[in-house]
Amino acid sequence: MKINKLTDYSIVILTNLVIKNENAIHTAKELSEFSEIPLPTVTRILKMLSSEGVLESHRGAQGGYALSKSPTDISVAEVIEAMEGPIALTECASDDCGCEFEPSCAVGKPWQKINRAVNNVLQNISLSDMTVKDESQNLLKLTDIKEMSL
Amino acid sequence: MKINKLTDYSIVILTNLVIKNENAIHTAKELSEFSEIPLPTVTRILKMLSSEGVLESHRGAQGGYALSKSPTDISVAEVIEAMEGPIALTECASDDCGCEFEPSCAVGKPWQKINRAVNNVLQNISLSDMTVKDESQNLLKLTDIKEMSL
DNA sequence: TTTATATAGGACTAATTTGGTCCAAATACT
DNA sequence: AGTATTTGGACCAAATTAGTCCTATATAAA
Repeated sequence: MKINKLTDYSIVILTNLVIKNENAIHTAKELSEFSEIPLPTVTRILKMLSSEGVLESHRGAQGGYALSKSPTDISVAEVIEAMEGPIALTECASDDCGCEFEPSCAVGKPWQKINRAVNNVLQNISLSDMTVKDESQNLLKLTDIKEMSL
Repeated sequence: MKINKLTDYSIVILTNLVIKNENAIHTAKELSEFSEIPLPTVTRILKMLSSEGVLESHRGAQGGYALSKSPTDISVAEVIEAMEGPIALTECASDDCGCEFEPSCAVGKPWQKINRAVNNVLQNISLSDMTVKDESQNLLKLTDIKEMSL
């Protein structure tokens, strides 16, 4: 029930990138210093994020990484999926898990609904939302939640 | 972003226990056979669940495990917490994470809200809900969701 | 065209977490 | 009391995850 440490880092790095300058290109070194996370680790994370399309990479001098789109359009769910694959609390989260026990499995459908609900929560938070430090601002509004398909 | 295999198993075992007879005492062996999960693993899980108060254990001949309360009163969140501690997507999920970066940390508050939302989803599903196989039944109703404190 | 800069990709090691096994302690029944 | 039964707790093995390093490739500027 925890996200990977690297995934956690990736959110921190991306949030910092947004805070610093969401339109500029940033080097791994720069983001490492800003986030206070060791360079080799930051490097690894940025590679994953760019290969998954969250970031765009620019090689060579003056190169670095930049967001592939506006931070308002990048959800936390998207980042988590880029780092660790589909969001699924259990193996049997897909509609058709295909495991040998499926016919006799006591659970299943309920898990799928839980997963969908968790997914929706994560999809409704954008990177820009993550930069908001003010406690009083509600990230999720009831209007959003009503649209969650459970 | 996945629950432990053991936690997954624990939900299956408990659901099976409810289906078989929610009031009776069941031995580890019995539950192992019914759930098609190896006995040593089932044993380990039942021990954890009973030490955390989800199950009551009865030693000796004719002993075994029984639910500590009605399955309608045992939430999935409760089971997950029994198996793997507080539900927290990140280390810094508590109000006061106390880590050295806290003052300068870019994220934080948003994570706490995400966690609270996920928690609420999980708290609104009971063990009895897990036994429902019918797709058409909605586990979470909008009235429940409105009460989620985000 | 050369050089400095920066990412891409992959291999490797260390650490942590998870999963599984075994033996000792407790209980109820005879 | 003795004995079969069943849980409790300590321990070990395996798998996953995190972190590091090295070489190749691409780009911009001198």
